Amino acid sequence: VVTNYRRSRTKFTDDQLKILIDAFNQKPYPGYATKQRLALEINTEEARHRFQKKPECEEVSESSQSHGQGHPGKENQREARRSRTCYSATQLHTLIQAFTKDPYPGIECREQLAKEIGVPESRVQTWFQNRRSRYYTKKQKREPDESLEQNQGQDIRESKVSIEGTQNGANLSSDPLISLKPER
DNA sequence: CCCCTAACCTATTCATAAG
DNA sequence: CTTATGAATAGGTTAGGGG
Repeated sequence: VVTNYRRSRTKFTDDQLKILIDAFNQKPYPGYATKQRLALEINTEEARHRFQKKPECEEVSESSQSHGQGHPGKENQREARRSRTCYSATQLHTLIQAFTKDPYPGIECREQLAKEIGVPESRVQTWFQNRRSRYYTKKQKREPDESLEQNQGQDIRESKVSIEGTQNGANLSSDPLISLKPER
């Protein structure tokens, strides 16, 4: 059951660890650009030691990366984050459909979805996290009382429906179906 | 069998494109 | 401006794999 739900555990080499720790010490909150650079640095390092086991890296492609840092006054600003990903209606449809089947997709499923809609797997993971925290897990509103909670808060974690049932190619030309409002 | 810690998770907050 | 939602952070839990 489940089988390979997680990505296999990474074993960092001493050199990689050194690079990371060193980077952390001088910048505990690296921005997107720095993280990308570190990923490359670590990977080449790895490739140098081991032949090549995982050509798979991060998606360095992505759109451009032009950080126009131009704040003369503030010298110590937070580094830029990854630019916001904009999903098309089609991509969202695919994601939402997968979500209704399984809100907790394993690495295998996420990887496939990523490939299918053409974004890095990490974006798929983030999407699911956001989706769960906003439309799945019961959200506590600011009101102290008054908002009644109906049952529903349990057994959310073991929906183990077999994925992979999707017959791809369906591609129905229908509405995006972005329903499921949280009511408020 | 146990320990370390990567991989995950939720909850909250920050940020930004769309309206 | 407000809304919707992607990205980052804090902090806790789960489980892979080496000793």
